Amino acid sequence: MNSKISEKVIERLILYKNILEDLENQGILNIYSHQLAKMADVTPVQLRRDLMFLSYYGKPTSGYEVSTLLKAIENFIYKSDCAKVALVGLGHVGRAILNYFQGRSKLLKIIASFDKDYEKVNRVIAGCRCYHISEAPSIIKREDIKIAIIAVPQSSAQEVADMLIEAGIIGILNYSPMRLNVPANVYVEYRDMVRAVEKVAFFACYKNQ
Amino acid sequence: MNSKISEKVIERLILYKNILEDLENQGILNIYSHQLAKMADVTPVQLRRDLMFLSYYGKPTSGYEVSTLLKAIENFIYKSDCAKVALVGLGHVGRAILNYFQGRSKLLKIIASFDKDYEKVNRVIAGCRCYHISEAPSIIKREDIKIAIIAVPQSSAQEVADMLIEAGIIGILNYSPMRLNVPANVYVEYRDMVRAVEKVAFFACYKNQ
DNA sequence: ATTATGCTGTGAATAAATTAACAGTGTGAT
DNA sequence: ATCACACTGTTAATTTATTCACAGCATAAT
Repeated sequence: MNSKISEKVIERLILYKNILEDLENQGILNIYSHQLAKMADVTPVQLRRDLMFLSYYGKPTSGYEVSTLLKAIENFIYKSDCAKVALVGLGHVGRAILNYFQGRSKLLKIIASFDKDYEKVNRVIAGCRCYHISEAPSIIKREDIKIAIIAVPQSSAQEVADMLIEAGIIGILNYSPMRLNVPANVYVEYRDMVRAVEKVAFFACYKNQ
Repeated sequence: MNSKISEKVIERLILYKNILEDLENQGILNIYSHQLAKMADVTPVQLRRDLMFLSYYGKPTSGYEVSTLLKAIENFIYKSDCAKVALVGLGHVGRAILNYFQGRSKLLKIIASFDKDYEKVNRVIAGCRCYHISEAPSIIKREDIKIAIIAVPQSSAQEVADMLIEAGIIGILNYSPMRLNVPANVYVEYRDMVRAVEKVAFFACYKNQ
């Protein structure tokens, strides 16, 4: 299977991976598509279709083996080039991300965090050393970091993005509401919290007439 | 236009609204579809098609009037039933959300926040009063709040969700990685930060071969 | 006044995503 | 050994989303 892969499929594969990690921790060895599908809020057919992107096959009798399916997804998703992550901005969003990453990301690692506030610089916060933002280009180049999280105010987001891209970043997760102007090879994902709540408010009401 | 509306269309309309707010603040009165489309990273045709859901019409010569298009989108998206929002969990995620909401949400308001930590209870944090989590049901009922943001650890997310739904919540934005078990009428949106980074890492590398 | 221009709005065509339908398979019961 | 069963993997059909192509319009130029 080597057709173009869609964002939705990858999002779901990552979700399955998450669920499988939990199952593995619970000591569950095998699972059927309809069980896993239910946990992921998708149909069993969709799950099986998604798994077609992997070179992994379940058994008609025992379903999927949790550990090997997990490995198959990790193997498919994981790109060693992009395992190192930089975080810019150690306000509440930045710290929240560091906390969530602690212990939960087997595939990715936040190598360094950056802030402009000298109170934070040179301290280790949530297991990650904070450097001054001015050091970002050299550290990103030296460590060959390709992925960055932007958790700075809207007013400095574009400036930060320009600097990161110049240093070699090709993937950005942007928590500021700012739309970024980036070259074609850079992938950007937006996670504006206010927009997210507005979406929920709309659909919650829409669903209930 | 009254066919079923998709999540993607609503997400984009909310984004257009955001951009139009910025444009209005900059004193820009009119804009063409290709200009607005570029700012939103969509094609002009898609933008115009999205606007077909509104009862709003631009002019062939001057394009769209920023202020009236903005009002049209607000009017379409806004549901007065769902204007009040509750926030559960005042860790870093919770505070980040409160800060982002400050001054930026014309349509929605975070009425109350809840935490189990008595250090935070009865204080006003980022313009929002914090109550003890045990007070949530009564306050949500009294204020008739329908939308909630869950920003608590994975271990208590389901328990909190159950309580919120029991109190009348029909829309949940869940920042914990936990999949929630909810009745069919409740709309849930998941925003797991670790999964988001994994997605970016995959596509950034995928895009660059 | 007529023509040319550059937009908008939308039916029709295309592409993408999901769902339905079913063939293939290993196991356990008979 | 054969059959029934409950599952997987995949082709085909359907639905949904996006893009194309163009009619209609208001202004500006001639």
